[in-house]
Amino acid sequence: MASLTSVLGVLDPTSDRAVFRQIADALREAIDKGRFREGDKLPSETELVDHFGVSRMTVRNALSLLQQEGLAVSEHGKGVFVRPRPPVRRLASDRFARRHRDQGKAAFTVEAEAAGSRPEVDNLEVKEERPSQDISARLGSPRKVLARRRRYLLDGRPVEFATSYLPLDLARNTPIAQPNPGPGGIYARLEEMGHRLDHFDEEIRARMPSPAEVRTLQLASGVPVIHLVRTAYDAEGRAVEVCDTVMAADAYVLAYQLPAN
Amino acid sequence: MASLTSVLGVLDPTSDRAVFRQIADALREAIDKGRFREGDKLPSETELVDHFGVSRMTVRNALSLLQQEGLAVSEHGKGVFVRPRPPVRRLASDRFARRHRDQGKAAFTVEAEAAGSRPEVDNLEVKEERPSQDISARLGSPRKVLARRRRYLLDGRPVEFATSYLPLDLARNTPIAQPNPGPGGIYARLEEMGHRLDHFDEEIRARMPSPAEVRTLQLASGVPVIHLVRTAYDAEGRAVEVCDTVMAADAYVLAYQLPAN
DNA sequence: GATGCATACTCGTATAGACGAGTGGGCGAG
DNA sequence: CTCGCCCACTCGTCTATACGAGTATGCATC
Repeated sequence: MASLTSVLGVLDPTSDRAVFRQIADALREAIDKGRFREGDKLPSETELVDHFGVSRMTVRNALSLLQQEGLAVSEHGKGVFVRPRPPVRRLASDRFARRHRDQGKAAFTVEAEAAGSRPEVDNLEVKEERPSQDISARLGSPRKVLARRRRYLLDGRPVEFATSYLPLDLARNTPIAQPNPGPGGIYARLEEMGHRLDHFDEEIRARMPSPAEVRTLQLASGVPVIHLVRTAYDAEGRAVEVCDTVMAADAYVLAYQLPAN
Repeated sequence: MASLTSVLGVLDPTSDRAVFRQIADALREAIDKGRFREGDKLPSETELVDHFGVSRMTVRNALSLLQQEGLAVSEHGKGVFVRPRPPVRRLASDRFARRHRDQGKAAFTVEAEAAGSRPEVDNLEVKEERPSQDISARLGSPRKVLARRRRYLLDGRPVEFATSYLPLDLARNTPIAQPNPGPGGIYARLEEMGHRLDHFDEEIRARMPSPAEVRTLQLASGVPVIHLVRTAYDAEGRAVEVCDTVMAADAYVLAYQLPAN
């Protein structure tokens, strides 16, 4: 094993850059250069204290910076590790196209299995409720809505949490109100019920997760979420569904194809 | 002014939740309930130390949590403030449609002025260079590319940093290689040169910014970036441009419209 | 060999103190 | 009145120490 000095260098006492930033810089550079690779354990706090001749809080400050940047994750009792880049799931913009509506299985399941992953869906909850102001406005101000909540996991890891909202007058006493709406999902049911889908609007934001989202998606620190709100419109121009999705940003890349005309 | 106790409550000494998390919870709840509004100054570290009867590091730990969540920003010498939500810019998926190609001004400028903001573009750099592996692959492995870099600001605040790459054989000695490519931008020039644009592919990721990106976009801590890579294809199916854009996530919402068929 | 404990290592939490540096207000000198 | 300095308050950085809690390993015991 190379000495820490050859990997991390030393502090520049003449620099006006804060010591903990210099330490973070050294570690970041070492990671960038591949001296530490994904999943590798970084030197322990004690080792860094000894190497740089600073106090432990200073080292922790530096490591905390790297975690905020999403470069490292700490594991209690084990150490601090270079954050592994999980395989990303690519969401194509045509994933809800009619031609892709698979018989029998949900789009998520089909896609995941094709990619060699083990998909799961849990936290299934279907209930009637009063819509939030935002959801209400998007759906044309229904008094009540049907909410379908679920969480998606890949190989045991939560990656996405979604809620679909439908006007209650449209969804009550239909297969859509069942825990399992049947092959092709709720979009297939909507079309069977005469609501031929015309187009979807999607709005995409990125932000840091709330504490509740950190729990639900088991997010490491330094991982943002992608917040996607999709509204489905039928051929009459009525908004028939709003799907509010929060995704672990390190698990997804969204892909859209746009015409140039 | 209401007492701090009525706004923040007190610690629960029987709880096994870490003290700094309880303090963060109290502040977060007060912010959520509107007791502190956007831009408001939170109690100073000293006030929180006195109120909760803990050490300063514990309070700083709590405040640091809120900053990581993007809820607060600290200003040296002034205090810690509830992070103001800047107005978001909505990017519609048809913003590059041919019909929107404005004569004379860049899309960014037109749109910003319509929204009542003062747009600026700086850091203009146009140079020839060897493409990165990723860019090269997307453009069909050209030996060299023309790179056009610029930064966009709204009302003096940097919001976006973008680089366009074009195969050099296509762009050399054309208006595209000029600092100002003329009305309608490089897409108009490409079409004039016989590359009728057919469609765009866009890939969207969200992640925490690198230190360099924090500087360029003057990002507060707790603000992720949206990384958008757009590839433009002409009617022959050739990739004629790749635009790599890094946006301050708190300044943007991306909107796409998708057909359902 | 399997079990279980002791131990040494890891990071997590918290205290107490010190000094530095940016901000803004007040006050006195000119 | 204006300028400039001082001071009080803010957060930023750093040290030193202590104990708690999770993890892994090895060794003694059964």
